[in-house]
Amino acid sequence: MKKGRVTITDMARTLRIAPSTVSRALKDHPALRKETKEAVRALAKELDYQPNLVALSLLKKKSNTIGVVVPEITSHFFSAIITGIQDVIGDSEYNIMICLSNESYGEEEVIIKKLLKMRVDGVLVSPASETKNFDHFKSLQKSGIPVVVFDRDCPGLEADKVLVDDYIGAFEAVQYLTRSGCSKIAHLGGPLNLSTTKHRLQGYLDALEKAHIPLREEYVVHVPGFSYEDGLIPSETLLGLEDRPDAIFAMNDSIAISAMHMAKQMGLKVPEDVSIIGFDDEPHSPYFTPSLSTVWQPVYSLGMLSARIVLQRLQEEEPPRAFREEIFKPELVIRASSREYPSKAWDLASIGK
Amino acid sequence: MKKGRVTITDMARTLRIAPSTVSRALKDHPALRKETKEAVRALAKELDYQPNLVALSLLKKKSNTIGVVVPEITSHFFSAIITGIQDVIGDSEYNIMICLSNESYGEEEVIIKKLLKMRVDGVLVSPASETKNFDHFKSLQKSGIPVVVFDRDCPGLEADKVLVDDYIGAFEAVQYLTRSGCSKIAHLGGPLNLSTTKHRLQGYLDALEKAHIPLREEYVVHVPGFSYEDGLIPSETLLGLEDRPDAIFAMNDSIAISAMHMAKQMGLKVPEDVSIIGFDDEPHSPYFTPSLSTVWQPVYSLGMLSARIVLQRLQEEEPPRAFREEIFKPELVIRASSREYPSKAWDLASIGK
DNA sequence: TCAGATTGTGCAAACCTTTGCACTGCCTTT
DNA sequence: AAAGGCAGTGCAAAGGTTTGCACAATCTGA
Repeated sequence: MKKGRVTITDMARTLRIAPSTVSRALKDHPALRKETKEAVRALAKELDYQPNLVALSLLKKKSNTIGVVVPEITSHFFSAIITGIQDVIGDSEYNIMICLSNESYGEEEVIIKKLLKMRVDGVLVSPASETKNFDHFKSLQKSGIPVVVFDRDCPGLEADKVLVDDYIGAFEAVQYLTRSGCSKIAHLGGPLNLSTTKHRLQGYLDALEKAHIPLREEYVVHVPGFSYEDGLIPSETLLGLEDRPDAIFAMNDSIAISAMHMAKQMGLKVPEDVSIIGFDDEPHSPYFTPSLSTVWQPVYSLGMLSARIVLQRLQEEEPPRAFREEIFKPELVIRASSREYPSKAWDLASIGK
Repeated sequence: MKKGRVTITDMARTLRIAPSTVSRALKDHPALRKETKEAVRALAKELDYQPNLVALSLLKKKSNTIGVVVPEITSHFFSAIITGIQDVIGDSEYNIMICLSNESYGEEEVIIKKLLKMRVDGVLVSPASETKNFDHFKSLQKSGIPVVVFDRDCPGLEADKVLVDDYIGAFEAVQYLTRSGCSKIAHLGGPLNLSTTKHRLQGYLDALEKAHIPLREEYVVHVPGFSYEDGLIPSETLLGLEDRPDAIFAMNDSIAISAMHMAKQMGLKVPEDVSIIGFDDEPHSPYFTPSLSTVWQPVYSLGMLSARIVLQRLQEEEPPRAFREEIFKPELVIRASSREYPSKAWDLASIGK
């Protein structure tokens, strides 16, 4: 009773029939006599028989498991994506195996190797910020395991991808700032080998250029991490500049909040003295004071689509279709942490267009 | 190359030796000749051989997987606990399989059945808010699978438990409110069959009694869920009462924030007109305006200890030790959303003590 | 030179399930 | 009465790995 759970062979012995018959009875095989089936089913129920999925995996060479590799889950961003993934996978025959890389390339490599050994059927991955080399993902593909990359791109890796147009999100945010009359716009950016932060930076640069605002290098600072604490010193640096910025576009909401607090602490008013726009639109962002302007991303849909794509790959026949690249459009959400368009500037902008 | 990954038997065929020899060579068995080992290892490297963990699980009757069942992961609370669990399990030979019950008893039952079929070696669980019956957890135990309950208790279930003293957390929060001069203290509580909310309610009641404040039933409202939105209407009800409360103790930070916003929206000042204290101390809570007073819980440690206990169970010999019940003490964190002790009241309290 | 030890390798079973094929009775048909 | 068909069931292999035991070959010592 303790360790060894009841098997099909146990039941076969009890009923003095062959294991194969038991197996067929449980699957309602048409060739079997009604009495045999009933006897087996009764015994299975009595003993609370649970089929051994490990044995089945070995036999079918299919673990029915999909690996999901993410940098972390404490942010709302990734946990919401995972919820989207789970809501799709949960309706299928598959399970997900969530693995945390902690933004570390080394841990990510170890995870991929483990998933390979576990014979997962597919992998969804958002690479660690440290990751620059994608050979470990290629080794999955070489073994015939479909890989879907989500949110953070892996340039050079040929795979299905579900991304967000970070460029346009950043561009629109910064354009809003220029149009609302800000001219000294700073950027709190993230690690530069991350596609997302790179694209956000580019959006920032292009929006400045479009408004004919020359780039000032001291206005671009990169934060060491993604949390509130990581944003404090860079914010202080920025706001302590002799020629202080009148707007800050931050790479995510936590960093934006730390900039907002630092500004307040330095006696500056938000948005009168400095406009602030974040990125992600976390659930709490509307409830800060002032409420945070930010760029919303369709996190839940992103998770769902990634999951759907991998499921599709798993049931498709041999000649595989071309890789898909789906790009979601984020949306600028203007709240109270950024100055409104002065009506004049607004009119000019409209006419100018 | 595609589907069938390289096996030990493949390599044995290539090298014209027995699979068992290959197996032993890979594990550096002392009986083997150096040349044999080297040949095998070279080939394994060349073919990028990855041992099939599924086959091993079947053979060893051990999946090296620990199931983690939680209601959701989008809140910081559970995602931080999971991070703690992962940080401990990651150093062991085990993997975790995270499963989301969505606060649903039905889904939780399905999950447990699946974990049983997958032959997980242990399970960590925080039950859904709907769950009142724990037979599904008992069925795990009957199969010899150790179960560790964390955060939310399962009364009547004999298992290892890692909990938080919600009672004392609530008691101290409400006591702080009484001592700071509030006398009309309301409570925004959660689903009543959850041990955590039940204990928080009891702490609230006892703190009132200790301060000789009679309970007013209209001051206790239960919210339908755990999110900001769920708190809005109950907050409005409470703050719209003819005899308005001068303090609110909320069951978590999100609900506290919605109370705070509702108060502001109704023209009330926090904390001058109404003190607010939450529960959980989420990362953003210090950065609301006013910063939120709350009760901190050692989430990360809670996850780590739960994981350690299950690992210990998995390596312990037959006669199992008695179940452990570990209770962490939360800590009251006073910030700006609750009135300070007027020095007089403070003195009186000190003397009275 | 032969018994006995030592070294290196192979065989086969076990873990649990599914499934193609074969087999045993029995019934029907000619 | 013999042949053919069919219903019901069992056998055995396969999936990948480990491991106790057996076996062969070589070597040691008397």
